[in-house]
Amino acid sequence: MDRYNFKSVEEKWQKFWEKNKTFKSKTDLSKKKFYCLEMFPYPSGKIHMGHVRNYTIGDVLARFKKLQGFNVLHPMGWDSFGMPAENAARENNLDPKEWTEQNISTMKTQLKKLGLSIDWDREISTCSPDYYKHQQLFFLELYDKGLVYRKENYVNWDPVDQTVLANEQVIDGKGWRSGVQVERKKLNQWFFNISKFSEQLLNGLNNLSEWPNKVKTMQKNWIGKSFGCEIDFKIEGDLPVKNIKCFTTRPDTLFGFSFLALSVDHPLSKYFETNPEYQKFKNECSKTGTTEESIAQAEKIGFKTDLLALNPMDPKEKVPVYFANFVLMDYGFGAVFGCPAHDQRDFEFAKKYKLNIKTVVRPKDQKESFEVKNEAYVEDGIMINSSFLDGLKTPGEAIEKSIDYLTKNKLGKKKINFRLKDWGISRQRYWGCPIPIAYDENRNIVKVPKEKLPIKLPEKINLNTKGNPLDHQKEWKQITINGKNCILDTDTLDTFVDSSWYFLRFCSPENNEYGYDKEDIKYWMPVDQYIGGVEHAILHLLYSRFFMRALGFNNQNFISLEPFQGLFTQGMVCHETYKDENNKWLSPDEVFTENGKDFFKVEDKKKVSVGPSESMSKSKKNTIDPEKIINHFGADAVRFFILSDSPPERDVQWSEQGMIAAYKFVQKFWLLHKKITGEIKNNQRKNKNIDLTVYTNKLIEKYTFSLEKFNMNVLVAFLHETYNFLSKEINNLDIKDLEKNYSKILILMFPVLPHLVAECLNDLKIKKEISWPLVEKEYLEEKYINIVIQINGKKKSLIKSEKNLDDEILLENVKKDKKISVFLENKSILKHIIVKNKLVNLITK
RNA sequence: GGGCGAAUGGCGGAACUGGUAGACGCGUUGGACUCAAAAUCCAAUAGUAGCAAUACUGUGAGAGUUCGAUUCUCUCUUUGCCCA
Repeated sequence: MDRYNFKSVEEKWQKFWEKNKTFKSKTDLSKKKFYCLEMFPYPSGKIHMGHVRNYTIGDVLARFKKLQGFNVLHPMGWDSFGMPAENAARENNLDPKEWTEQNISTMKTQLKKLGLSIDWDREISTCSPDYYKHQQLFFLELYDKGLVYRKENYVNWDPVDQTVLANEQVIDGKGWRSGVQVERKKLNQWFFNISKFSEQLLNGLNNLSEWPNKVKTMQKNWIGKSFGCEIDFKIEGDLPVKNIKCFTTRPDTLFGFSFLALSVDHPLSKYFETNPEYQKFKNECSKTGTTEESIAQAEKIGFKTDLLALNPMDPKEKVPVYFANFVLMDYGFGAVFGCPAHDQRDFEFAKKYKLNIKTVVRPKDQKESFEVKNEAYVEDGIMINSSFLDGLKTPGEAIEKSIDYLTKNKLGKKKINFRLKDWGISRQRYWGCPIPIAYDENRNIVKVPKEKLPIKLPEKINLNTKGNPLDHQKEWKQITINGKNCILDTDTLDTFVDSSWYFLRFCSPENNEYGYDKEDIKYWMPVDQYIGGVEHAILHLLYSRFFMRALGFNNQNFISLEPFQGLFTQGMVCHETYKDENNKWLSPDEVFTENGKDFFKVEDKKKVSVGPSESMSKSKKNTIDPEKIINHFGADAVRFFILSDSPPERDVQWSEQGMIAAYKFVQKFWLLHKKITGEIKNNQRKNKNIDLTVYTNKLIEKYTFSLEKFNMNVLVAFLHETYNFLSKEINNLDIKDLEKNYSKILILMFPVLPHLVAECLNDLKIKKEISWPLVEKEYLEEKYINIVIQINGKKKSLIKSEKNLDDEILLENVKKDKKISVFLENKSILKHIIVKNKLVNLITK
């Protein structure tokens, strides 16, 4: 019998699809659309198993929707700006553009080998000027709308490499490359005013019913809406400062007020700039990183001023004013009031500077004499030592009442605060989208006019310079605007900007005039199903949601504002980790096993220690190369396996055994197919004992249901089940019945195993366009059904019964059942519960 | 420390609104074929007792609601992710 040659078959169909442009999609208002999008990859070199999983899931859905008659848009592109290209180029003295293009070409070939139903005519690459010129125009539009602005802000600065570091490049407060303590440095940077939309971005989450709750919760926490109070503290001292504004969520604890802490960036700091002690302190502060986490971990230090702040609850009470390293200018007003008894950070600070610690909240089960000792009490409780607040529950009552008091006495007012900060988009990097802004001789901002766009990146430049490479491009920087000599901004845009609107570009990738076409996005948007890793749950998804709002701001022509109607976050692909006797990571290729438990090094047969299964990563060397696997087992088998072992939202364990099993399935299905076609051709058998029509209709129902729920692992189980059924019963099937249903079964398999099924259908000479089979309800009805019999809620027996039998007759039948009659001896039935066509429960005594 | 989720055989995992727990796959064991092995096929595979039919126990632990709980509620344990 001829083996199934996946290599030639897969190649044949991939060529066929490409030649016939099977997956080309066009705006067609007469058809219902389905926009299926997977997060586009960063072209890092080769595809990895995570891509295989992501794109297989997406492809199954896209092919399914197409069979259901939707006009499907399923595009692919490249998130091709970013640091890895720049780093690789720097290390190997290459051009980032060439490096990137090479990788794209490799990865595109690899993706094609998976047999994905992608409309490659819509391919885009964010590093192409054809793409980023539209982005530059968007930038200018947003600038005109007042949604982009420039301000000074702190960055992580590596003093050795003379460069800005992203937060994730700062490890334990040190630069990842230089290993030197990172400093805080102030730079002029561009910002998107995302915080303007805080409330909308938060409320918009309520409409995203097809998003996982987990992601919505994460975004909600990130936006961080808090209700609190703005307090105006009166100040006494030698400076011309009468008030300091401060935001707090805990105005109820004001009676425990013992110091006021200011950020070193607070406007008040200007009075201290000449003070050498203060300077020293400020330098000390600059050593702390800029992330919330690093600030939380750093030792709390302060600089005491001679100012005194008056407690608004009791002006006779005066407390010292400090500058402190843990206060951020971005949050509230850059000032916080310290209540050490009920905030751990304040507590540590007060201990260090020997400040008053007054307890104002007691736990419910403690007496009024309760006092905070070794750590702050931050839980809910009852107010004490707080005058008119005493006895009230906090939070809740006490907060409300304290805000009432402050408002009435014009000392403060209710205020809503958001944790979400504006999005800093300037990067001091080469390999990104240039910012279409220049500066004239007086450092005034000048927009680059539309006809001068795109501002293209200079090519083949020296990247081994200190600081920002574009800054060294003397000629490139020069630009004449309206007859004036200007200098271009030498920063580039954060690559998250690139991916914040690519889904719009896919709708009209060939529009040269503008980033998208109005009619196209009206038809295709929003993305019906977006699929990608949960690691983008916050930033990328939030930025995209912002970008839609920014484009739609003051724009009547724009579409509804949520970019992704459905979101699915898939889990990671994991593999065991191996280490040799020197604690060095080993790749799966470097080890072997005979019993599946003990592993040895291929090289010298030495024992290898096996670590836990972790997400595949280059650093732990526990990766499996998809291309090798595809070459070895075929695309269909790889698709089949990657879906089979775990639900898509969970992590999946790579398993060689599982992969082999998937391969075997493809092989043996082909043999079965040959047998079936042989039967259909030669046999006239009529046999109604086994009804394949009933089986098939049940299958269509549960299969479609599971597919819509994304339970892809269950689909695979159903396919195994169906194979087992067909191969066991093939000689008992009515040939007409088989002929009628077999093609339906094949179509169900098509999204998962497209090459194999295309070949089978071709073999059956099915030429007309195939479509997803519909359930014929009448065949779901079976005359006889199994009824479960329980006694006192426990299953005791099972009887075959006619459907919709009268309760009385059914009960008589149940009592006659052999096993049940034994149980009923010497017992009386107190009660019975009947679930129609399903179960009888007898309550006996 | 806070938020959200998860816990089912040796392993990955099924089980629609509470109604036959363990589908399907892997692994393991036995058998067939073979000089032998691989591949393939057949059978068994939650635990305990039993030759067996069968009985009892069983979805992290404990309680509760219910005729009936893997599913709902509460407490606890372990664990994962995110935020700090």
